[in-house]
Amino acid sequence: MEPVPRGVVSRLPLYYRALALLDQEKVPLISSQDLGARLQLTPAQIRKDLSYFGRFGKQGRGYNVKRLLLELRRILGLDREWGMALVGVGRLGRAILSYGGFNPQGFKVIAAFDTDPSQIGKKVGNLTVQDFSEMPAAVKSKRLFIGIVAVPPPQAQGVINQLVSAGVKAILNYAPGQSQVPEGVHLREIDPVMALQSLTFYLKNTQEKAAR
Amino acid sequence: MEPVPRGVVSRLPLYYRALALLDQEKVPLISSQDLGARLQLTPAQIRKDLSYFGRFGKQGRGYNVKRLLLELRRILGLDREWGMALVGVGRLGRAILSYGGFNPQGFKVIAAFDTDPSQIGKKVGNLTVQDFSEMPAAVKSKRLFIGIVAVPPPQAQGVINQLVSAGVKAILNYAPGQSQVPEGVHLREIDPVMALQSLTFYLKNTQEKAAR
DNA sequence: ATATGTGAACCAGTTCACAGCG
DNA sequence: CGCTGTGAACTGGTTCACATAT
Repeated sequence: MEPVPRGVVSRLPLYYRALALLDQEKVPLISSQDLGARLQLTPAQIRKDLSYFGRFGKQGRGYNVKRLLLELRRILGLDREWGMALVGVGRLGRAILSYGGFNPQGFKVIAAFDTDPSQIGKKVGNLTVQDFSEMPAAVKSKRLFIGIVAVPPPQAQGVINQLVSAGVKAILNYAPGQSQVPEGVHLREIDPVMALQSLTFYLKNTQEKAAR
Repeated sequence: MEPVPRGVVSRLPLYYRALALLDQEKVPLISSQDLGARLQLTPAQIRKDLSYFGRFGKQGRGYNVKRLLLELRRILGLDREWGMALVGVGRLGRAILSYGGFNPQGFKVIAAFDTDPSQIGKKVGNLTVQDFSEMPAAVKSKRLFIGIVAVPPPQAQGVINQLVSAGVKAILNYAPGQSQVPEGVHLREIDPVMALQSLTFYLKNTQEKAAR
């Protein structure tokens, strides 16, 4: 199989989300045309993206929503539950733990760690905060492949390194700052400040006009 | 001036962040080579990106960190404070309000809104939650150009529409789901679940190997 | 000697356009 | 007839390579 472009992979969850909504709305069939209109993408792009993985549509009709949803679930590896290890249970970490969006999608924080002795042993939700030194054993025994990093920026790289040595293959990093991961490990950064900073680039030009 | 590619704009905050760190480390000068090594980008890309905005380097030496930092601040419009309107003060909204990363970068939540009568009038941090119906007046009088959306997904599009009619030009959306904005308004989505879903695509293939 | 700035060459990813199937 | 799937054409963004400045 040819290597799938990075951009395709980042659009698949978008398709998945849109199709889940369509399914809820009891739409049985959708054309690349209509899906494209919803997502502001060209029909050709959607068809080409999906063609990397198979032939899921029916000519003259479009895509069966339930079928495509199932295929995407399989392609994205969402047909199982993913356990995750959270590192850092400060304000940010607690917000992540109480975030209701993970569980319904099959993502579950299985263990939470911190280095602060005053936190260790405390219950947060239905998890007990463990000492970070116990992380490698937990990651191995519970077969966790995803780590969530919610520690202060200066500690992030160290935590990431240790998660990786413990066997974690994917990291969701909430700590702003450029972090490195070795080949074969995947990293996503959640950084609202960076998002804002690229927004202001465009605002700066609009601003004067709006002020008049 | 030629239009700046989208990708360039999204890398500028990356440069900005790295340079701020270098400045803290008292590094006076950096070459595109060295900066590229830190950010895992090619030197050529960094030079080309910066060349859209001017000639900031010195041949034979590299870039003066302080100078470039200042230029980027100007380019990104970070040489002022940006007031923001937050909509939704549930769990997520409160987490955003207490997030310490915005203020040091010049982003400040100036007003917070909700439709839930039991929330209105309550103090959250040093802000008083206002009724969402007061949003347009506040956005106008306080010259807010950025809105943060932290309401449940089904309400997001409606809230976005009203923010836009009130004059907001940029939206940071924490509500998962495809939202539309008119031409000239900019939107960024913060969606950790989508980030995870594109990670599992890669994990799915690594997983079996790790299990052995 | 060293590292920038940039036109030119290259390449990946998007779009086109149409054959083929339902 | 409508819409998919896909090779081919195109586009624009990245990388190369070198003239230029210090």
